[in-house]
Formats: sequence, C-alpha cells, structure tokens
Amino acid sequence: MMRQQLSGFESSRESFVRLLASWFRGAARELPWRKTRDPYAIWVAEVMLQQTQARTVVGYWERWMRILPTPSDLASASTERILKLWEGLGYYSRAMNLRRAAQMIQERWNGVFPSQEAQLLELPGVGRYTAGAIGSIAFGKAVPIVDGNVARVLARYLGIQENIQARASVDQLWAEARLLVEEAARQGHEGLLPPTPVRTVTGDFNEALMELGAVVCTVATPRCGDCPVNAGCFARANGVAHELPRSAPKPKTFNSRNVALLLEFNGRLLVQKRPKTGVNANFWQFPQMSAPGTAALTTSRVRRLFGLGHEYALARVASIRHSVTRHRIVLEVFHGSGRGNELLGGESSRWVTKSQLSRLPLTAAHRRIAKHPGVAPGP
DNA sequence: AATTCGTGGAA
DNA sequence: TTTCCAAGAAT
Repeated sequence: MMRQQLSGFESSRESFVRLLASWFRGAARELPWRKTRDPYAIWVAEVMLQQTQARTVVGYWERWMRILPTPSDLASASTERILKLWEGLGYYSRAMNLRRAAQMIQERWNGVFPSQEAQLLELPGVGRYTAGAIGSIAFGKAVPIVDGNVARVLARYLGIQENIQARASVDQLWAEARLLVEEAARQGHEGLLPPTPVRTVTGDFNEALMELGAVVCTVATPRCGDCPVNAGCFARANGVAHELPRSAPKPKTFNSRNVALLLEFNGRLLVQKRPKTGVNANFWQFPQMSAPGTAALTTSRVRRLFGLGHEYALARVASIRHSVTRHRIVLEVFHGSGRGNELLGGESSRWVTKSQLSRLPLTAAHRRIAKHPGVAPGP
C-alpha cells in the first residue's frame, strides 16, 4: 500500500514554486489573454476556457474582445449577437450569464470591475475557480485556483489516492494550492516571468501550475522526463502517473435519434427558433423531431412526423452524429424541395436565404446540416 | 450530491 | 472509427 507523501512536501514547497516558476518563464505558451491584465478581458477568457481547450478559445476571445471590448458593450448586446459570438463553444448559458454579470457590474459597481472574492462570487457564472483566476491574474492577489490541470498535477505530485472529486480530496487540493500561491507571493518575481505591467506574481504562478498540467503532466501520456518538479513527485517515484488521479466511473450514455428537415422553397430555407429556456435556448435550427427506435426512416414516416404533404420531394441526404452531455444522438437529415408552400411552420419559424442563415446562431449539428453537399448552394 | 450543460481536438 | 475529456458552474 502506497502512502501519501504529505509529510515531506512542506519543506519542498519553496523549491516546488521556484522550479515551476523558472520552467514557466521558458515554456509559457503565447496566449493572447496573457498580454493583458484588464479584469474584463481575463474574465471573458476564463469563462470561455471552462471545459474548453485553450487552442479552441483563442479565436473566439480575440473576436469577442474586438466587438465587445468593455462590460458596458456586453451589457447592452443583443442575445442573438452574443450567441453568434459564442456559437461553437457550447455551454451557452455561460454567455448569457456573462451578460447578466456585465449588467450587474454596470448597475451595482458603476462599471468598475469588482476585485474582492466575495463580490466576484456574486456574479452569475463565476465560481471558486473563476474568482481565483481573476483575483490572482488581474488583481495580483494570493488566491488559489484548482482546475482540472491543477487537480491532476497535485494529485500525482502528492500521491492523493482518493477519488479527487471526493470532498476530502477537493479540500486538500484547494488547501495545498493556497499554500503554494502564498509561497509564490512570498518569493516575489524571482524566477517568474519578467515583471511587466501585465504580469502578476500570483497570477503567473497559478498559470504556471495549469500550464504544467496542460502541456507536460497530461492525462494520457505524461511527459515526466520534461517535468521541472519530477524529482519530488510521488507518482513519478512510484511509476503510477498513469493511474492518478483516480476519479469516479463515467455515467452511462443514452442513444437517441432525431430527424431534421431541410426544406427549400424559392431559394429559402425553413428555420425555427428554439424556446427561451432549456438546451440550446434561443438558437435557431432546421425543423427537428425525435424519432425513437431503430426502424428505418421512410420518407412517408418523415412526412407524418412533420405533417408534410406531397408538395415536397423528400430524400435522405445525411446522417450526423453529435452529442449533448450523456446523450449520443444520430441526426437523420431529409431534404425537401420543390413546389412547396411557405406557410409551413409556426410563429417561431422563418424562411431565410443562405446569407441570412449565416447570421443566425445555429448549434453545431445544424451548422453541419447547412454545410452538407446535399444542400443546394446559396446565392 | 448527482446531473446537466456542447463542442472540437486528440489519441 | 470511436472514445475520452478539457482553464467549471448551477441546480
């Protein structure tokens, strides 16, 4: 039975911080949000980065900051514009929470970004991680952060055997992260990135810890040989890096099938707006129905599903796999063209040209439908 | 406390 | 090709 290596870490915390900071100076990726300490810019980046890889975020963040450079701009932006800017990032309530929080900053804080942790935590969509990231990176406070990277690095380094989602593990990780960032603040800028107006000691240290997890202490194939703190690492010493951190078994998935209808009439496509609440709220999509079971989808069955007569010639043109959390969804796409009528659909429906369609927020699956070769090219 | 919320990148 | 899972928060 392996023992956790807690006792020895207190004395090596000083060198852990020094080695990690020194490594970060040479290894830090150039990410655009690392060139600012505007709390609004940091906040937007941190929210985009939730459950999302840095590489994916870069383009989104640059475009967002160009179009909505201040909390004031965000507070008054339309839902459609915000969803269009967020389109493809997923977890869309993040974007709506961002606007609600911006409005709160305008009204309650007179447009001045709050810096106290308790104030940050009141903003919708800001939890312990994001508050810590803003506090350390933008305001230079010695507050800890624990994200998936930090949890993995520390679980391996310390040899935490318990499930890292368990309460005791979470508490231990945050406590250790706090001691480390406080040690970084004590050491000052020595070994960290060169002090510039946009870098903070504690922010650099927290970013260094995440960076190590993102590029060296990775999930599947950790590169222990490249790790600046491998000498003191429990997992490295015991050859168990690939077994840590331990986590709960994944929940089972569910399979389902939907049918989408791509109706064309007079060079326009029929789209519908989703409800204001629930999954993908306020997004536009092609008419879509659930089609349970695995029985073949005949065109007559599809006609019945959508209440469609014979004024459209139907053909199956694509099968798209996507997923929403635990749901694995096969989306069967039928194309309907011909002598139809444009009275189909309800109040939430519109017939749009391809260029109008490109301006509406669409979910990923429906953007793939729109791009499918089976669809007649637009004007 | 267990679930829900999306997507694209990587292996 | 399929599977896994990221710089989490809210309920």
